[in-house]
Amino acid sequence: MSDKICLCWMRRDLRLEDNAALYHALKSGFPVVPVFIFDTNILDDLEDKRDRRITFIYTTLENMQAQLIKKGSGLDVFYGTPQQAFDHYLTRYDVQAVFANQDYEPYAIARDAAISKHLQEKNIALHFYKDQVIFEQSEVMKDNGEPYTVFTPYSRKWKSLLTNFALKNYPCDKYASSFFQQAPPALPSYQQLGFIETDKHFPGSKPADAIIQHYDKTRDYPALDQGTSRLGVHLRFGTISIRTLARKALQLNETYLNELIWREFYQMILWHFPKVVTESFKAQYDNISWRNNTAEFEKWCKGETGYPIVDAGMRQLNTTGFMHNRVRMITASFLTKHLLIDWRWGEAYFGVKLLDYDLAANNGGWQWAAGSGCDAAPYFRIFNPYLQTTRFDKELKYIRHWVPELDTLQYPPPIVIHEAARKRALAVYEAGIKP
DNA sequence: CTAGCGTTGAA
DNA sequence: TCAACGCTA
Repeated sequence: MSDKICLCWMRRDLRLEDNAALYHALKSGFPVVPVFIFDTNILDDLEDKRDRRITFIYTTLENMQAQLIKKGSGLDVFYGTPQQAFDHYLTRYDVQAVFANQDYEPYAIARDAAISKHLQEKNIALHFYKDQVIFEQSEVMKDNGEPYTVFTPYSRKWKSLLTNFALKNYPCDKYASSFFQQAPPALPSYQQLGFIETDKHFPGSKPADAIIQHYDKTRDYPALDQGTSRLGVHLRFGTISIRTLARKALQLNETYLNELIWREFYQMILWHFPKVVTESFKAQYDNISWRNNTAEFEKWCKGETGYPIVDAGMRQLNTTGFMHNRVRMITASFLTKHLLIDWRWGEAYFGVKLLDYDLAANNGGWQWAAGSGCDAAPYFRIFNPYLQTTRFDKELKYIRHWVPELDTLQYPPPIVIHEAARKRALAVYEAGIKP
């Protein structure tokens, strides 16, 4: 008979330190086999075979494997559906229990419910833990028990509930001897996964104190390399612990802490109002007559709108998988207001391109920009791309970096005239959302 | 014997 | 943060 073990099913928590599920697995009394599934339900939908996120995950798994080898253990990586993966693990090991961290997205909820049921039929418990947030969907509620829909009161309540204990690390290293001892199973190759390895120019996962310290003063300037922390991707895949980061934020910069709270705010909204995935939070915004001109959308995607700050942002996104947050707001405002293209189109494009793509944050950000979201920018706030440039990229440093042909004849004329487009947006929005 | 204190671990 | 635990005066 094979060895009695428990599985730690890693998903968006790809680290061996300060990991709730891993901590509980290690303390369960059964040797722990950490596993990761390259889920074909997700992978099959990725059209770009040079998807950077696959390289990011793959590189992270290799690092984890190396750390586990030092402990005489190994990570067991499977390629297929979660259902197939567990059928495989159950043949290979004598599985006593499965530990995982809670994942709150709609697909994840359905996946976990199915696997939970599947395992239950075989009398194997699947335990879930809170790990990727400080407070989950229903821990920060209004006094009347309803979810918040406005950020500021939510953030006040969030801060009032914060304790040192909520920020305490799970000391996994103390129990490192509880990993199952085995020769490390080989990772599937990129070829087996059906992807091509991309460049590995990823931001580091160590939060830089100096950046966080000055975040409120530097965050709006996209030309600054050290203006924002670029930790989004690490929060997305769990290569940094939210507790570690929130402790730093609390010590160093309240504006930065607020960004972490925005992240939990949008996760909370997605949980309580899952319709936002396909519909506007404010229903009347789905009556807006979007123009949805596909040729204009193409130009926006490629960064050929003739608006330098917009084009710079889109090109940064297309080449690096990252876009500075100030510019995310500008490009989103431009698409929804100047071009009157449905926010869902922009949301989907970011979803394909962003290395740090997260459903809740991306959806929240887009609905904020379109004005359709809870606590969104008012519909009549239309970013003036020229004014945004004067304010935040005065020297044109960011723009010239991404749009080197700016002053030549190659650079296209503006796709729309700002003032006319602004007036058109106001009229179309007003006609759409009128009661 | 027990009040008072520091340590520890919980999730 | 908070409660349980054990050490000690």
